Amino acid sequence: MQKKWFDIMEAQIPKGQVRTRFAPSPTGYMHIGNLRTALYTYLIARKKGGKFLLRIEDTDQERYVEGSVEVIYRTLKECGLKHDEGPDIGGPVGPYVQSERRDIYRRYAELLIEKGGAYRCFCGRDDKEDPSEDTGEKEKAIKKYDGRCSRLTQAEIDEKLRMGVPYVIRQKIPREGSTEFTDEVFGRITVSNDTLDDNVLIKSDGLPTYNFANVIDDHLMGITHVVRGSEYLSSTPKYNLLYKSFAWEPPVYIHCPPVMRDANNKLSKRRGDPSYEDLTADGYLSDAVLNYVALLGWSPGGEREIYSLEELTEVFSISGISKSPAIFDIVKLNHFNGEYIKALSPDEFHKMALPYIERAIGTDFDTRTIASILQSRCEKLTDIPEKIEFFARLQEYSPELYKNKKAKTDARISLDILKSLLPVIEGIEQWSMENIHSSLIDFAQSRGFKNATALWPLRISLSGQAVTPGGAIEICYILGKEEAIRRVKAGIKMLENEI
RNA sequence: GGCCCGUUAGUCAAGUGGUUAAGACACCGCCCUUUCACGGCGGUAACAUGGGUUCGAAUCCCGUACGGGUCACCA
Repeated sequence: MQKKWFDIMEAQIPKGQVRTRFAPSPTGYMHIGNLRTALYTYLIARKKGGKFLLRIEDTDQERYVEGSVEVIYRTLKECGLKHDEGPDIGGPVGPYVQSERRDIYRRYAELLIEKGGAYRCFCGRDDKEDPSEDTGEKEKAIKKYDGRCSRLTQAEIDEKLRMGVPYVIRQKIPREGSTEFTDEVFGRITVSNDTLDDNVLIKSDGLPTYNFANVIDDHLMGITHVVRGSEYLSSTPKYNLLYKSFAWEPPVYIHCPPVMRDANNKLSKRRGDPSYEDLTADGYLSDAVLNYVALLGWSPGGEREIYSLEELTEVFSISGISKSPAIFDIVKLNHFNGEYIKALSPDEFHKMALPYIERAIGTDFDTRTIASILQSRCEKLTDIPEKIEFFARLQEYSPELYKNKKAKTDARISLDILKSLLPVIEGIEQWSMENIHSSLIDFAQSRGFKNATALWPLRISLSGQAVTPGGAIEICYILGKEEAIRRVKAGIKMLENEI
C-alpha cells in the first residue's frame, strides 16, 4: 500500500504539545506591536511547557528588506525570547522560511482543488484599485470577485491550461450560511459567508498569499495556538473554512488589540514612532521595554507591575488580554526604565553607563563614583551626557544661582562661605570622600551654618548649575583637589565683581 | 458604505449584579535631604450616552454617539 505524499507530511506533525509561532514579515525593524505579539506567543508556549517557533513570512518579495531577518534574530535574542525551532536552528517541520516552502503550498492548493475548496481563476489582474493611496472619497470595495471561473467546465479549464493562460488559485467560499469561531480574547464571532470573498490563495507568481501559507504552515507545523493582531480577526472565518475543506482541526485563536500612538492611530514607524531598536539605541533597556510592552493590553490583575520575563511566564494568562487598543506612553516607559536602571547592580550599571560617560567627559575621571551618583537619577542612559558635562567643562553661569531661599544663601553670604571654605579644602590632605565629607560638615557646624547653607555655594561654584547629580561632596571628590580649588577661586572672583 | 470589534481619570489598567470604583505613570502638595533625584506621606482626577431588566447595574439587554479593524495577486 503506497502512502500518499500528504500522509507522509501529516505523519511528521508533532502532536500532543502546545506549539506557538511568531511569524513576522521581514520588513526591516521590530515594531512594538510585533514585539508584544512575540512576547505573548512565547509566554503561552512556555507557560504550557510547549514549543515556540520562529517562521519567516516572506511571500511578498516586493516588501522584502535586506538584513531584516537578522534584526528579528537579534531582537528575540536580546529580549530573551528564545525560540525552539526556526530557520537558524532548524527543527522537525522545516523549512521555516515561507519562500522555501513553495512546492508545499502548490501541492496543497491542488489538493484543495480536488477537494472542491478552491479553483483556478484565469481572469487576470482586475486592477481593482491601489489601496496604498487613498483616492479621496473612494467608493468602498463593493467589488467582490464574482466567482465566474469557479463555474468553468473541466474542458474549458483544460483548454486554458493547454494554451498557457496564466492563472491564480482562489478559495471557493460557500455562498450560503455563516461561519463562526471562538477567539480566546474576543469570544464567539459569527460572520455571514456572503460577506466573504473568493480570495487568491496562490498568486500568479506561484507564491501563496498570507491567507493560504499561514493555514498550511500552521497546520503542518502543528501550531496549536495562533497569536496575532486583531486585524486578522475578520479574515479568520476564511481560514477556518480552509481548515474545514482540508478536514483539519483549527487552532486556538488569540487576537491582540493594536498598540496605538494616540486614540485614533496605530503606532507607526513612518510617523516617527519608535521601533524596538530605536528604543534600545535611545538608552532603554531591553528588559524594561519588554516589561512595559507586556502590560500594554494585558494585565496580571494585581497591583504589581514589575515582572522579569521568567516571572511573566508564571503569571501570564490569556484571559488577561484586553480587547481594546492601548496607547503607547513613552513617559510610563521612562518610569519603567528608571526602575530597571535602579535595580541594576552598581557594576552592571557602571558597565552600561561607561560608554556614555566617556563620550561626554573623556576618561580622566573616576567613572565608578560618577556612575554611583547617576544611577538613581536617570531614566535612560542617554540622559547621562548632559548631566555630567560640567565635570569636564565649567560653563559660564549666572551669579543669581548663588541665591537660594531654602539654603538661605545670597551672593554676599556665598562669598563669605566660599572664602572661608577655600583654606578648608586646601587643607584636606587625603583626597577621599570621607575626608571631604568630615571637613566640610565640621566647617558648617563650627560656623553654625546649616549644612545646606554651607554647601550650596560650594556646589554652585563647582558645577555652575542648580541641578547636579550628587552633592557638593561627591562633586568635589570627582573633580579632584586641584580643579575644585580652581573653581572655588573662580567663584570667589566672580562674586567679588558682583558685589 | 457592508460586516466585525471596542468605549472605567490625561495614559496604562483592576473590576464578571451589592466596592468609600483598586493600583501604576503623569501632575500638585508636604516630609526627608548637601541641590536635584531617590524614598516616605497625602491630594486632584474616571464607569461615553439614552433606554430597559433588577430590590440593586461600571458589570446583563437594546438603541445612539464616538473610535478602531476589515472588505488586495500585503501581511
